[in-house]
This record gives sequence, structure tokens and C-alpha cells, in this order.
Amino acid sequence: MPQRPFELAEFLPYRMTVAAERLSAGMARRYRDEFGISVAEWRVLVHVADAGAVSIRDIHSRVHLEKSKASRAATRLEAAGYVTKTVNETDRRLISLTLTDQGQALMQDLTQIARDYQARLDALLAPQLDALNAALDTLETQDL
Amino acid sequence: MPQRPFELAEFLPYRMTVAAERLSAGMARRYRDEFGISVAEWRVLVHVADAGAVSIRDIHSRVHLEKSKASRAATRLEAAGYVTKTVNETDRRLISLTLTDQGQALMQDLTQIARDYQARLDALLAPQLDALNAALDTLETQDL
DNA sequence: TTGACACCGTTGCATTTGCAATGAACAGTG
DNA sequence: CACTGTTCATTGCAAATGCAACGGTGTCAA
Repeated sequence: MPQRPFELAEFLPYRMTVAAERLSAGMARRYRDEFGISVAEWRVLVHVADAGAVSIRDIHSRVHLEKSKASRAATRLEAAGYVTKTVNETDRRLISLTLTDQGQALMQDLTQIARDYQARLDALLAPQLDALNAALDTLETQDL
Repeated sequence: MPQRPFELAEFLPYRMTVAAERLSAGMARRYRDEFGISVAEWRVLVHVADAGAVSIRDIHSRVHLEKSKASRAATRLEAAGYVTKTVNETDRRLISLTLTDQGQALMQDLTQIARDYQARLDALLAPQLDALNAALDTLETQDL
């Protein structure tokens, strides 16, 4: 008996990937041209702004960035003058990333853009917002 | 007045990206070792299995794959003996991708794996499934 | 028919990516 | 102290990626 053809358009991993790409592109479009920041750099900045002096390891575990990707993003951000890299004196294997004044100014703008974008998405998805967040909680925590 | 710190963990583009990565990894884990297929190749296979003789352009527009990525995936699938590449005789710019017998056998296995995985996800997300799909519809069609 | 233009798949190439290996630094044991 | 094993950030390197450019093909109007 021939099965109903498999529909990629209904396959959740595919749908989620496409949606995530659109969301990231929508966000990137709002800041890339003006600030020249990549997604990896954006994640590093958010975590540094939130948590203060953080190590590469922190970033790796907290914002889902490959260790080498985090390291390279931090290097670029330092070169651009947004963060400072210091050796952690209590454990000299670690580095301490800190925002410069320029980095703090950048984050003022970027977080405002992000908040606006989130508000737009919340409005767009209002009828399903709670369920969507519950679904994302499940997908984050359950074994898939 | 200092704003409440920006929470990346609540930012939808980030959450969706992380969830999509987990879903894709969960799926890939179920077929990669046994069949040695990449995500791009999987998408090409699904579309060829569903639509018959398809061109690279078809794949590009239907399953969200970069043109060059689709082309290279098709080349690898041909080398592996899963598809056949033919010049479309009515328009010689196009190619016709078709499943070989071996490719059809592969798809039997792969679609079964995908159906099982989808069933598992549906069960896991049952309470939010309808809302999740509605949200994904919105994210696919709306301007973000 | 010719010419200008658009579209197709492939490929060259610079950049990015992910993984493993490296060297430096710590922790704990004998 | 010496030794072993672990953890950290970086880097080397092969593979993947994305974009533009190319040659080949079709279309349509002059």
C-alpha cells in the first residue's frame, strides 16, 4: 500500500529551522547595516552586558555558542573596541570580558532594537504566544 | 532609570534558533550514522521523492536551500547512487533529478524515521501543537 | 535571423565553521 | 615537591558555506 507522500512542509524540524532563519534575518536586518555586528557577536554582547565579567566558557554554556565561535567573536569585538579582554587574576586560565564605554553605548541601541522587535513579534503572535513559549520550554528541556 | 536587563533567554529569535538546532540534531542523530546523509541531502531527497523529476531551481524555491547547496547536495546524492541527473529535454537549461531504486529504498527508511520522530514530537507537544503550528504559519507568511 | 536580455546549474573563491589538538594554568594525590 | 589529570582559550586545518561570475540555454521583439 502506497503511503501518503511525506510532507516536508509539515515536518517540525524543517518548519522550525525555516522560521528561526526568518526571525534571525529579520533581527539581523535591523542592526547589521548600522552596526556591523554578527549574530555570534550579538550573543556575546548580551551576555557580557548582563553578567559583567564573563569568560568564554560562560558564553559557551549560556548562549549556545561553540567555544571557538565565542572566542573569535570576542576577538572581533575587542578589535572593534566594544569589549576588553583581561586575564582573570584568580584563575589565569580564564579571561574576563567587559564592555567598554563604546560597548555600553552600542548595547543601549541594540537592546532597544531587540525590545522593539520582540514587541512586534509578541503582537503578531499574540493569540498563540503563551502556547508557543510553553512549546519552546518543552523543546529546550526534553530529550529529543 | 536603568532598564531591566535584556534577557536573551526570552528573545524569540534566539529561542527559536536553539529549538530548531535541537530538533535538527535529534533528527540527524536518527539517520546520519546509518545512512550518511546530511540535512541538505535529506531535503533534496524528500522533494525528489514527492515531486518526481525536479530541477535544482525547484528544490531551491520549495525547500529553502541555497542554489549552490542544492546543486552540491544533488551531486553527492548522484555519486552515492541515490538519484539520477538528466538534462530536461524540453528545456535544456534544467536538470531532472529522479530517485534510483536504491534512492527509493533509502526513502522508505528515512520517511519512516521522520514519521516516527514527528509522532514523538506531536505527543510531546500535544497541548500546544495547534497553537504552535498556527504560530509557525504566521512566522512563515508575515513580514518580519 | 539576429541581438539583447533573462534564467539555469555549476564552479571559483574568500570567508566561516566545527572539531581536534595545543599550550598554559589549576587541582589533587602521593 | 613532582606527577597526573582536568579545564581553559586559542589556533590549525579540512570541510562547508554563500556569493558572484561564468558558460550554456531559452525567449522575445526588432
